[in-house]
Amino acid sequence: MRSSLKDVAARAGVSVRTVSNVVNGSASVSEKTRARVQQALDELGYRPNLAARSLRAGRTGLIGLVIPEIHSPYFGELAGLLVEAAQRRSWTVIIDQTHGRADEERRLLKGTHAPIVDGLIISPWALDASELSEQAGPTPMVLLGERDPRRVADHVAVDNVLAADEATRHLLETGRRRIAAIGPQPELRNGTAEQRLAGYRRALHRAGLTPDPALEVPVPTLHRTAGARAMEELLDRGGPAPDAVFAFSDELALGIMRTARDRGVRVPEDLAVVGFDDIEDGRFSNPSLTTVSPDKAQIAERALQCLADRIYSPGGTVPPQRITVPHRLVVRESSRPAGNGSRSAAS
Amino acid sequence: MRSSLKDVAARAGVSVRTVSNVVNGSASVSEKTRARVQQALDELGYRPNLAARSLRAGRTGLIGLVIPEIHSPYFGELAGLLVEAAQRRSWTVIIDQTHGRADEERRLLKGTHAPIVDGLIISPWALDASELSEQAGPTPMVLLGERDPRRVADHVAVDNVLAADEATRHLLETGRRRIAAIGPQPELRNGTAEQRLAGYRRALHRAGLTPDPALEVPVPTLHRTAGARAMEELLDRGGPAPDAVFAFSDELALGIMRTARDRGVRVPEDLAVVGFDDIEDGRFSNPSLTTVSPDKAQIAERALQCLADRIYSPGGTVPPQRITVPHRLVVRESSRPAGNGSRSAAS
DNA sequence: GTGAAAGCGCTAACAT
DNA sequence: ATGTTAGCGCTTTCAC
Repeated sequence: MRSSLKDVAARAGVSVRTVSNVVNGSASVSEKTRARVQQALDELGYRPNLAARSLRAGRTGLIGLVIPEIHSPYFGELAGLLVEAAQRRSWTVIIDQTHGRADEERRLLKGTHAPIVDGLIISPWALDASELSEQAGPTPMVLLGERDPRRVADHVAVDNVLAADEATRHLLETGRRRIAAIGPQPELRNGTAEQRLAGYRRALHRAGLTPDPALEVPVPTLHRTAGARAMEELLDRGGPAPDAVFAFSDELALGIMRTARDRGVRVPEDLAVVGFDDIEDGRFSNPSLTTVSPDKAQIAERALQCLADRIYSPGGTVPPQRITVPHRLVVRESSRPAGNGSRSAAS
Repeated sequence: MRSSLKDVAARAGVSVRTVSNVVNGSASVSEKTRARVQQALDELGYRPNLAARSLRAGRTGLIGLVIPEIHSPYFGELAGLLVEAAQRRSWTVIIDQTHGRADEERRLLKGTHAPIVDGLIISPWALDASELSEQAGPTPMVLLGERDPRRVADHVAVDNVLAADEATRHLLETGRRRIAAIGPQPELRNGTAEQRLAGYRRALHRAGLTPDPALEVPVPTLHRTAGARAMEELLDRGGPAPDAVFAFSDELALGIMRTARDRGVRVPEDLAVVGFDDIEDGRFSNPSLTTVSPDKAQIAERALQCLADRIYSPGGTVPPQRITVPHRLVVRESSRPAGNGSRSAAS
């Protein structure tokens, strides 16, 4: 059995109050008693009971993170950064996966962990902002990658329209003209895909081109297989082939490159490819992948900052924050102008 | 403020005892009171306070998962599976990262979360079995991918020697003779790399070949960059080039293929490559990667089973379990015999 | 079938 | 500077 404050107090011949003070440094204790208590503490290997502490404090020190999938490269990386940012604030993270399903998102918001966490960070997929806010109780919440037009909660995201615009412009600048957009997700409610599509179209318009609906290929998920399949579809359709693709995620892009290879389409010579997320695989893929790189560390940091603000100022009436984090376009082999086959190592 | 049992009891005009019974179905309650209580429960949107429950029960319902990195493809996938297996048992998982550092492993075992979790699943990297058992307190613990010669705790792993043997034999069967092993980690204490090396050597011996120390290349980590660098080293050394590589992880293998490509070495024609872990990237890489595929779902399931056994039978004297989960060799493009350039989709 | 009350381990208000 | 104690919300023993 683990020893409690009472045990330590008995051993040191003092009251629990004093032991508590020593443990927390909350009041002044004479040097002599402190030493005696400390010794008892060590001898008994005292560890505070977190449940009791939480019960008293009304806080658990736990933060819920709700994402589609832990093992997705993008969310995995983000989760790792969030865990570390949380650690710096003495918080512990609980990760839940929704697999992009609306019912799971609902369940996780209301049910399973809602009562136990002090705050929630959620990357919504199937639910839109208004439903999110209905589902969530009074628990402070931060939305990731969600535009949230109604401003129901804090949210942290890159400027998806701008980023997609830049990616598309980059392809235009390397001389591409029939640029496909693979990644719209009509069934998705979180708005991200829409914004990327808007940015893509904006860039085309600016270049005097008219977006061709046949080049906008929707996908059911952002996984590699979905990208591979969408690319097959695009190639099988007949009509003039695209000379570039802007994929709404790196995973899609990797699937697209896989299909290109299977069909004898050379990347980047016949087809330039740009992705989104800057996952590690893209740095080592063949060819390496040009991509939009969001500042993930900053996403993690800012999200936790938002949560901290709300948790520590309970009655606060701070309006929902809308935070935009920086991104940059990382140009690699998959979009290099033909004939410029650089062999540099991954960057 | 969230409502408590007491609030509900007051509203329903019964005692807390009765409300508790309704919530937990723990004793028989008359149909009439049950209905009244249920109504009060709904009206107040009652949610049990987990901290209080834990304090009473002496359990938190939390399981700690200690892995090198969440965003590693292998551990990410495993973590996802563990989270789901835990969910099925009404447990919640807390994930911590060690980055493969000994001090972090120690800290996480003793310190931060040890007092709060009911059990610990750890994939040790820098600590060996005996130190692990010293560090951990009385908390039930399961080791992943660790041979644990001293049998200090339950552990779940594939048969690494056998798996490495099979991978090497596969390369021998496709006619390769100078097979390199990239992945030994002398600084690692968990034994995994050693076992894979042993299996590799055993296969060579069986084929009548003598392992060439120059073909065994140690690495500092199992990441892609480490693989890329090790391959560069191997090629720069001069001497006869290898015609195959057995990499101790898929990530290493992907890095190796990257270097091969940069150096104009064709895979699989000039160099066959086999990895370990069966991560998703390997299915979509170019060429797709032959690999040893551990049954990850079963690893997760069995690990939780071990924990459940110990947590629910506290005084139990069950000796530490040693569980071996199945694996299989998945042959893809990177090791196809030269001249058999199948273009089939990823499998 | 239901109520009263003790107690899990901790913190903090109140006392000395 | 330190002791005493109420009470956080819950489960459960004991009593009726």
